[in-house]
Amino acid sequence: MTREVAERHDAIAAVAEVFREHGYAGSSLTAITQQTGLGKGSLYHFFPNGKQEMAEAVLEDVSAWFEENVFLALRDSEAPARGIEQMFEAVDRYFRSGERICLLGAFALGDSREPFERVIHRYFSSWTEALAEALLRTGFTAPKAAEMAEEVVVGIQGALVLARSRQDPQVFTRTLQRLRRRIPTIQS
Amino acid sequence: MTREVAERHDAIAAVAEVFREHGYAGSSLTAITQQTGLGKGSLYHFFPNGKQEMAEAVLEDVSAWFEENVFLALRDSEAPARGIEQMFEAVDRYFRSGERICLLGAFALGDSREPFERVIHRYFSSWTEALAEALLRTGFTAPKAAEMAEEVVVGIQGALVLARSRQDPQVFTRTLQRLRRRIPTIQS
DNA sequence: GTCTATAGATCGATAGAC
DNA sequence: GTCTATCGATCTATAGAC
Repeated sequence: MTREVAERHDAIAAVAEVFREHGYAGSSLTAITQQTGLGKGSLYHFFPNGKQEMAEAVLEDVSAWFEENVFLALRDSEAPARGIEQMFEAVDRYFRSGERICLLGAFALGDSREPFERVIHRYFSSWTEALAEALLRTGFTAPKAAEMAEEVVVGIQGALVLARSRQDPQVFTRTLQRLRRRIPTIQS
Repeated sequence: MTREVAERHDAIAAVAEVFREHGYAGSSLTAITQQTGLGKGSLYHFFPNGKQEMAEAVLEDVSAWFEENVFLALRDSEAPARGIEQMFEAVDRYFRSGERICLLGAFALGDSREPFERVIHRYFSSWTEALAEALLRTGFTAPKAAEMAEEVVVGIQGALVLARSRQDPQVFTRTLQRLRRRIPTIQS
């Protein structure tokens, strides 16, 4: 059983790369078998509902990573400023300083947003809300905290769009720096 | 001839809606024939290179709209502040206050960015550069103008991602307001 | 669990009548 | 210019051997 879970999880990471490159509709099972090294039989063993279940698993996996590595630190009520700093570091690492896109953002703009609406909505809500509460704890007023949290998440997503569009990852690192500077308690 | 161009252009607008809803790979010719009301014969008459040419025409059409209704006003060296104000108004109108996505942003994140790389790159470069020069003319220093221009375009694109993700168009209008306030000469 | 073979539908694109 | 008919390829998904 441990082995089964481990291999399914390995498959998820490989499938994610295909979706990242070709989108949902553009990812054929042929491409997925090649990237994962698994035959269709194995894929349907792990994901009985086929392509849609693969995408669900991938989006859940990304969400879980952010839950563990980003939102959790933001919810740490003891050290809100440190949590925010950890968020910026984790985000920069995850998106490879602008060379990687956000699958949940891409799915939100792209084909077939509907089947994954719930996961997408939860991801962005969790992020914005956890950040707003952390900002509140650093001394922001409630409305300012909400506004700044939205500004940060908007900025990160927009920077990923522009970095990809202009093929210039530095748009992303510049944006992260600018957002950091706008939060007084963490500008170190 | 006038009639031919006019009808091709009508087709472009209808095709754009299909791409907006299903992305590139997800837009089947069947869906396009239904939305346009044209048979495949007519579509291939207008777009001999098929689906790819349809997408090129759509992206060029969007670019042309921004060129005329946004970038042109920004380049008016006589009234930079008024040009920037016009940009915000046109952008709010075009994206229907957050209910519509940016096709060029969606194509940048999604499948098949590669064939359209040039158009996408030009769109975002033109926008950022025209805005930076307008900001320069309102009194910003060169580096501050470039930074603010990037912040505005990043903010608009990110707000469109979040508005769609959270199914809350107000994220977009709030972001536009926030960006406006950050440009001293136009906060009216 | 993993494979091959293949079903059945749909894909983009073309041909040719009108 | 617009239509219908259809091609060949490719698609997702399933069946069944091992």
